Amino acid sequence: MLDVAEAARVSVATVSAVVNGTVSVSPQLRERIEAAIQAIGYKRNTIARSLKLGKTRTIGLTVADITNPFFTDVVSAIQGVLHEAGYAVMLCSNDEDAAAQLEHVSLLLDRMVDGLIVAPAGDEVKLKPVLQSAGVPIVLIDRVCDGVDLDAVILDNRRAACDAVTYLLDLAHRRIGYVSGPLDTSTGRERLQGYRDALEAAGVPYRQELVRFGNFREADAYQATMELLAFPERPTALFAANNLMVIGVMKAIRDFGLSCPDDISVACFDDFPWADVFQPQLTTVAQPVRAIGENAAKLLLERLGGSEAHFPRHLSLQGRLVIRNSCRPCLVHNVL
Amino acid sequence: MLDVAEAARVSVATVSAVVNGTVSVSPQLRERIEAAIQAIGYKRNTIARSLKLGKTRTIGLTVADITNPFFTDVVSAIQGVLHEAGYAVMLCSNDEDAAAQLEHVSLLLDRMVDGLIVAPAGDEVKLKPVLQSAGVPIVLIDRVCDGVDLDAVILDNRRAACDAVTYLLDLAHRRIGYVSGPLDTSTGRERLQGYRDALEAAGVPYRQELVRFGNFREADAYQATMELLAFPERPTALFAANNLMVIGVMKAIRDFGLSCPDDISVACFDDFPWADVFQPQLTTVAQPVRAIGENAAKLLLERLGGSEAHFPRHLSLQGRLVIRNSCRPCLVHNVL
DNA sequence: TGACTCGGCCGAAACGTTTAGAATAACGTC
DNA sequence: GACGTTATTCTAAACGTTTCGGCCGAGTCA
Repeated sequence: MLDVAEAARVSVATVSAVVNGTVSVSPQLRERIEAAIQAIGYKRNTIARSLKLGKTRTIGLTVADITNPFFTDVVSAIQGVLHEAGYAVMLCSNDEDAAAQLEHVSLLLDRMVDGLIVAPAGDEVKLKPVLQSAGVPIVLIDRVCDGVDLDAVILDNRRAACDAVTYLLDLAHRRIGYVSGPLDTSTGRERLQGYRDALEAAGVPYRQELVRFGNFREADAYQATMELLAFPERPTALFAANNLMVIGVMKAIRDFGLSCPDDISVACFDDFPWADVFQPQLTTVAQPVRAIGENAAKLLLERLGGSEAHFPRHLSLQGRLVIRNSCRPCLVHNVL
Repeated sequence: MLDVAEAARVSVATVSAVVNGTVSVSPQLRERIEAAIQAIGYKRNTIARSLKLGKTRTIGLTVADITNPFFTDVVSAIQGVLHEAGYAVMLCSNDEDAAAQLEHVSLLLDRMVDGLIVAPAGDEVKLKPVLQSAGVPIVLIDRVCDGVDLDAVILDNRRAACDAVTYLLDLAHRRIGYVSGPLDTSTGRERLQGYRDALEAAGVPYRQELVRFGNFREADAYQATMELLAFPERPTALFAANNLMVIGVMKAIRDFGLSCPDDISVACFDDFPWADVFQPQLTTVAQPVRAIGENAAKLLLERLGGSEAHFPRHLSLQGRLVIRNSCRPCLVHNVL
């Protein structure tokens, strides 16, 4: 910018004025300066600008698993609206690892991001103080963090899980295994609660041995399912807490020599683009992924826009049960 | 930092010295300063630091489609090694849209990233000058950009596609439709060339009407497949240029009232975690996704480390044909 | 003609670091 | 006791912007 000022024989203040269009500059000077900018190939230094302004026009985004199509779609939606608004996005993916996540949040905060969107991965107690003292607007997605009052957009997990399990119950299943996510995430807790709600509403007793926990990833789910299938009276239906886990479930079913839906029914959280062309076509709870991302980004932009006043807002969106052919009516007579 | 200096009754230079450990400071001063840092809760301002140092310890990453599991895995691997090395990652996903990509690269460069990893999406002519004048180390992944000599890590696409098509030919297929990617990407060109290589090696003439182009996404592939299936003598096998396209292919097959592999065989580029539990189990060309990402990140780190000297390096990794059950021997007698 | 206003432009002080070079103190050596 | 050496600390100048206040000259009005 100094070079430009020199070349155009004006002060840097004037150059800054034309670059930012802040104050009016006479046409001939503006022209001369613009010519100089072209000639020199000047690009303004965003770092210096950020230092002076105290804003980076960058927002940090941390998700639990970038490899998970759910997060992937959410990230994509977030990026769309944030880029539109002139913000860059710094992305971090911890592998459902709370310690890594903590580091990432610090890293992002260090980088002076203007705002943060985070999908908390487990271990809320450590995350809480960091988020609360962040000093920038934050919006939570997918999962909330107990006791920290921040903007959040989430799914109505309890209701959605309840719907799916109710569907299974309507098909006369009574021994419904549940491959659950971890209870240190709100999604894990809420979905389990939905499962229990459905059972209760149908008058079916909750049996602890029918639910197994894992960390929302394939390997854990495989293990969990193997255990579930090994019961003398094995479940006639299985419900998986997310998209990654259902793959583990299906692998376990196969390795156990069973077949879905002939021998066992399966439903899960999260939809797949390929779900209705491959067999069995999974019955799933579809989440409004793009809406989640877009709403989160918009909430953040509002905060960034200065509407500091209002209370934390929680947006709770509804899932949609997509019925395909991975569940069959239960034929065996269940003794509970 | 000024506050800390004041509180500890030293100069900012000394504070800087203990924060960075650059020069030795007497134990008692160090202690006093560290205490002051704790007391004040001082965090050094990365922006100011970057401005002074001319380094941001941030690297830019742009991929064609964050929604595509292939890129997702690559991104995950890249992040792993880059975070390990203390770098943050700024991610942009253009939706296979060359114009958006151009904007993203500028945005990243504006943000003064120390390096760039890019998976070029189409329209190389416009991208080329931008990359060449970037002034920071760049490594290309997945796709290269003709005529710009940068580090790159890619798959041996030609060979991999050839292997897959050869497999189809070995099953006696002669009318093999190809749902190709766009020819303004190196992957599009190379994979098509591999298809042609295989045909030629088998003495099967290349027939233009058997290949249809799309932009590596589902919708295009659906359309393309519909056209292919409408031929009076329809293909007995289909090869799809990537993971997203194969979904479109399968949907078209279903909507056309056909079934795979009974009526038509299908193979594709890119493997899926779920490929061997859902029917038909797709025969695919698996890419070493993590290796691609890790190598790209390492190449970049080397450059960042200052080894300015050497020539651009091209790493070409091998794909692996994973044979499952989506392809059957061709029974119909083909007249070509 | 003089006072006042106002649009355009500039000078210079920030923003929070890093770092070269100067200053100081402590200490050993001759 | 003067002097060189070394270890420690400080002063001050950058890095490239933005922006506040001031200055200048031209137009307006009495």
